[in-house]
Order: sequence, then C-alpha cells, then structure tokens
Amino acid sequence: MTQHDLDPQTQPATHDRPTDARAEAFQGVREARSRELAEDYVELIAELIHDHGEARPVDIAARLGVKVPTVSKTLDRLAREGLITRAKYRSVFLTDDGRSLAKECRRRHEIVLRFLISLGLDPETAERDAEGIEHHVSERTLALFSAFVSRS
Amino acid sequence: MTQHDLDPQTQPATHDRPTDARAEAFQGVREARSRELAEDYVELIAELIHDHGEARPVDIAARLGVKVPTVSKTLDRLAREGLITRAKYRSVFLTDDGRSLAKECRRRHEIVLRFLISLGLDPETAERDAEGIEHHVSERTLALFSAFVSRS
DNA sequence: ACTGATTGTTAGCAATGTCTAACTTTATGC
DNA sequence: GCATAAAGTTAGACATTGCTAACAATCAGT
Ligand SMILES: [Mn+2]
Ligand SMILES: [Mn+2]
Ligand SMILES: [Mn+2]
Ligand SMILES: [Mn+2]
Repeated sequence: MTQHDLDPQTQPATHDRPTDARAEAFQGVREARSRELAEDYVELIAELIHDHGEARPVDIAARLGVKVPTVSKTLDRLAREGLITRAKYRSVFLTDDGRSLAKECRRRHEIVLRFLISLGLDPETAERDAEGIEHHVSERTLALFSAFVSRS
Repeated sequence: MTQHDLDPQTQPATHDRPTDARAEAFQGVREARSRELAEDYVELIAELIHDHGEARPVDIAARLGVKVPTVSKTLDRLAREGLITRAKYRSVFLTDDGRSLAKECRRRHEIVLRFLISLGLDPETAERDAEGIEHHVSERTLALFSAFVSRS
C-alpha cells in the first residue's frame, strides 16, 4: 500500500484498529443515520394516533418543527417503504410494519431517556439527547442501560 | 386550533410535553445531524496527520468506507466552511478552526467510548455505538459520563 | 527518466430532506 | 349551505451525500 502502513514505527500507538473495522463502524452509523427520520416519524405517528385518535400532517409538522410540505413528501416516502398508508387529504395510518417499528422505537426511546435521567440528567436535556442517541444504541448497550436503571 | 387540543380528555396522560419544546428538541437533533459528517472528517483527518504525518483522500476514504470521489467532494465543502485547507492533488490540512473542532470531537468520542466500556460493553460494540452517539451528547451528559467513568 | 500503478479530480446521476409559492380540498362558523 | 379558514398537495428550488466513469496528476520501481 503506502509506505506508512508498511512501517510500524510510523504508527505511534494510537488505538490502531484495523482500517476495515472502522469502515464497518462508519458504514453502520451511516445506515442508522438513513433510518433516523423514518423512526422519528413512525414513533410520533403512533403517539399521535394513541393520544389524539389520528395523525395529521399539520400536527406532525408542528411537533417535528418542519413545514407541512416537508412532512407530505416524507410521508410519501414512508408509504412507498410500506410503513404507513395514506389517502389524499386524509390523516395517516401505520401498517403492521410501521406499528412494529414504532413500538421498537418507543422502547428504545424510553430506555435511553430513563437511563439518562437515572444518571442524573435533567429531564429537558435528557429528552433532547435521547431523541438523537436512540438511533445509535445497539441492543447490547440498551440492555446495559436497562440494567443500570433497574439497579439504581 | 383543532378540536383535539381543546379537549383535555382526549389527551390520555402521555408525557404531554408542549409541542414547541419537542419541535426545539427535533430541531436540535437535525442541527447535530447536519454537523456529524464534518465532525467525523476532521476527527479522522487529525488522527491521520498525527499517526501518519498526512491525511490523504485515499486513506480517509478507506477508513470511512466510502469512495474517493465522495471524499473529494466533501473535502471541498469542509474547505469552503473553513475547517481545512487543500491544494489540488495534495493531502489535506486542518485550519485552526478545524483543529479546534477535531480536538473537541476527539474528546467527546473518548468520553463516550470510555463510558460505554465502563458500563460493561465490549470494545467493538462500544466503538461502533460511540461513533454514532458522540454527535448527540450534550455537555451535561458528557459531564455525567466522565463522572461515571472516574467513579467506577 | 520512463512507464505503469496509484491517487485525485471532474462531471453527471440519484436519493434525501428542507424550503417557498401557488393551488386544491376539507372543515368551520354563521 | 356558503364563505372563509385551515389543512394538504404539487411544483420547483437548493444543498448534501453517496455513486460510477472518464480523465489527469503524481509516485515508484527499474
Ligand atoms: Mn429521535
Ligand atoms: Mn424518539
Ligand atoms: Mn462519529
Ligand atoms: Mn468519532
């Protein structure tokens, strides 16, 4: 390859994880990143349906802090992906897949949130951090978070 | 607004955080999301310069698991944003801003990583989760993570 | 110093995710 | 039931992030 990789002396003791493993990690993160939006949507849609009986684009938009046309376009994609069903000018419904994903997301969200609060974080910040972190925790980490919450 | 929000009975005891606060949380997450890539790049560039004396697109690409033209285009953006300097066909350098961001990112990365490992996670998974989580932890959370690591 | 291998750039495609503006449909209030 | 308000859609713009293919520059071994 390059001269560097052939010379161990030029590699001064930083973790020196294999390049491929790092690439895999980054690929995993990119993968998770690409699912984040759909996860936030279905989680929110499930909540709206539960709390209000229906999920309307205008309510989704208000809670996500985006404009309605943005929601409309994203909902088209979710429908294409089989997570929701929708009819023109009507509110949105989850498919079985969508409901199942929503449930999984809500579970992750709750675990992360309770964990952060158990650690001593204020609920506001916990909510904000959880909203981002939830998409990037492995099942293993989730298990450790759960255990910590129980134990504390 | 809509009939729902006017009728408290239809709001069955889910956390019922104000809509605006949620929107702000999501906006914060989107903001963080938009910075993730730049953060991963400068952190990696700093590491390559430290470990190998220079940061070449081909090495960045190998470690991120993307193709070289993707890196080239992203580096143009980072240059435009003032995080790096580059000359055609040459390797990349960090500006003061870039170096400062890299340092901050590395610090976050290390804290999150050590925290996850302290919790009991295996180093492989810890590395993967940290790579995603690092972009979504507030300074407060970081402080709690640090404290936990010290105390354990 | 040539030449072939490696590295880097450019152009162009596609998907995503955001917006505004203009329009259509549905719901509300009298 | 009609007029107006609210909600939803569509079109079109723009930035980002990925890719491949084609080309250009640099490096390395002889
Ligand atoms: Mn989220
Ligand atoms: Mn969530
Ligand atoms: Mn990262
Ligand atoms: Mn990192």
